[in-house]
Amino acid sequence: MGSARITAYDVAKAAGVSQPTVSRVFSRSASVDPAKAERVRAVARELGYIPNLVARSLNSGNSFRIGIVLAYLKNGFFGEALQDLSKALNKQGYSVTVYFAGNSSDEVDAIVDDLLADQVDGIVLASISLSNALVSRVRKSGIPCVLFNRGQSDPGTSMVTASNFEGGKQATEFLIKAGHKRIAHLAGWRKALNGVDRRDGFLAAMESAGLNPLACVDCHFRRNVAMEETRKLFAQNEVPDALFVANDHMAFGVLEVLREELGLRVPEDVSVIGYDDAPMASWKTFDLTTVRQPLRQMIDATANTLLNEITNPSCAPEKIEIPGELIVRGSARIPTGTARPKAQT
Amino acid sequence: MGSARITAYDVAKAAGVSQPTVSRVFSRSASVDPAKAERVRAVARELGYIPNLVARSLNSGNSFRIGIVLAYLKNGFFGEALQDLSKALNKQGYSVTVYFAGNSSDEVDAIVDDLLADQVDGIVLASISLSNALVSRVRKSGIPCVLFNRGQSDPGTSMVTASNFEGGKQATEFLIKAGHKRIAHLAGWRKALNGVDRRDGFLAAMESAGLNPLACVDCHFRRNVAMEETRKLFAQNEVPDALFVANDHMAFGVLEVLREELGLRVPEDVSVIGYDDAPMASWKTFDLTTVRQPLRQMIDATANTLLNEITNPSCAPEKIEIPGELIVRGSARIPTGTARPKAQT
DNA sequence: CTGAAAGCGCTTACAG
DNA sequence: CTGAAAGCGCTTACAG
Repeated sequence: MGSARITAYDVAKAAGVSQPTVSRVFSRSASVDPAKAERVRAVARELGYIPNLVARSLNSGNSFRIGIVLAYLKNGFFGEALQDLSKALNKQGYSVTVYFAGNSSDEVDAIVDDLLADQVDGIVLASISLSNALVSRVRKSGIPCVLFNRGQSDPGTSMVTASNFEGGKQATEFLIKAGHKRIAHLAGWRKALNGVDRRDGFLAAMESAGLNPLACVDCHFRRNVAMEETRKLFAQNEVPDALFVANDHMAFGVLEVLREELGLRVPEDVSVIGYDDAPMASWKTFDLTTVRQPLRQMIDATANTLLNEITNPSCAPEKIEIPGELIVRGSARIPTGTARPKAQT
Repeated sequence: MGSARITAYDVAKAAGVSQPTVSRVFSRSASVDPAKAERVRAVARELGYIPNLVARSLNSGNSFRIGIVLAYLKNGFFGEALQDLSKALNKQGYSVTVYFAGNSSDEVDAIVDDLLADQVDGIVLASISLSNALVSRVRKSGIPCVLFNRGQSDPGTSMVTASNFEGGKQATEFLIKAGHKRIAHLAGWRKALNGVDRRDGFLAAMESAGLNPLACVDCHFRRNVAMEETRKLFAQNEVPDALFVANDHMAFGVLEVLREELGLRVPEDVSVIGYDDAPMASWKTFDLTTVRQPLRQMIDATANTLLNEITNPSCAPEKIEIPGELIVRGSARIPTGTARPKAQT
């Protein structure tokens, strides 16, 4: 359709006003005579005029675009987060551009350059595996930024996380109360703060109860590693009677090994608790007791924090922790005296 | 922080050249004296100059941004598609902005307006549930567009799909060859062409074999509906000995009903074939025979088609169908004489 | 309330 | 190869 796009100038001519007046009508930046404004709008509608945001960006200094940096979307959690975050930001007039971070430092540098070149007004760093180099380069750029679900002890950057320490503690206490003594933890990744915090919560709960962890092994948040470690644990003399697994994705693999390979009954022979409350956790096939990540609240906090920093550049960085919630299902023994909640979906 | 961004003009002054020369160095649009170019680059690096893409967009007419419209990302397939597509387009110098389509026609209109306002150079419509109104509004805008994995008989718009008819036929023939007679199809959604095509492939294979479908019910691509329909099928007098399910997500639920609720063995009592080859299909828990969507090839075709339309606006719309592949696992009986392939992951 | 003017940071003919 | 000039489509003081 080679037809050139309609500009504010075209509308102005057709409506018998000046181009800045058209601009004022659409940017609601100043008052315009109501009748005239209505005429402008009518003409614009008829001509199919839509303000060019690129031009607006250039002189207003705001692009109304947010960059969100991710590592992968195969994990449904981040996909859902992206979707919700995007909707929340759209509602405030921002569009969301995605950037996928690789691992090499060249790629990381390239991403920061892209972010700067694209003139994004704000950045969300949403991947566990983002390097510190990226975070500090972004910080130096001066563009408002918040870390989403990513532990990173950069005091200058805002971040929103679930309270992983509390969640790990809660899950472990539940197992202890149910009478388990030989509890093992299949941990996340020692370089990812959320995994570390869950593990520390586990260790703290064990210590408070005067129990020694049967094991506590790093599984890199990877399903296959968790499955292999499970096999090893059950090849020992003293086998676990409960497993706390650092995320649901690994827990699904662990359940598979326990039931299909080792022929164990869950929770009669061994209790399993996961972390995240991924959609699949509620499937009968898994029926996984797990700590729910309060995604909605985390998204809202992320959007609000970022928008606040954009609006008010001098505000101090915020560290927001959203508490999780233990979702009790069938994969872990239920402490006596604890009312089994009605079906939680 | 507040320090104003370095512009081409700043670099020019520091390097002792004119601003357009700096522009030429970074846009490689014209030849520049090599020594001078090197000096400019050095100064730029030192000052931390990064060209402002917004300014470039405004007069070049290209934003180097692609809009991708999605309905949801909870389904891992689209998340992965988004990631791969984004990487492919990034490689060609485009950034990708995401737009989530709701259902109401107001929302659809708003998305088209956003796409236009943002001056995207191209659009990918990637959701089954996008209304025809959206497609035709996008088409009228004249912005290059390709439909990804979405049946939609708009002759004027390019589209890339898997060959769903062939896939449905292939899966059904596999069941027939294994000796099944009472085959039922749990279909996708009659308003989504990919579901319809899979169903038609099923019907065609049945007809060729002189078999009557035991059932063929619309499940809207929804897990819960598929589960409910499975219960109904097995409450009849004549129960199926094989099920072809229109996607893996539903098939996982179907397997759950068969095994956990009905106590049936798969594939001894009933064979199940899914569609998509979602990552979970290879898990031992499911071990699902399924038709693999050739995602990589579909992504490549989508990116290439779109870039081609952008570069060459007068080219005719393309309809590309990528053949699928039956991945044989343990959930369906294997026809005698068919070599069971080595473990497919 | 509203028009004429300048300018956002680039690219692109146009001369030289 | 390279500088001076115009312009992309808006917004924003500045007068009135």
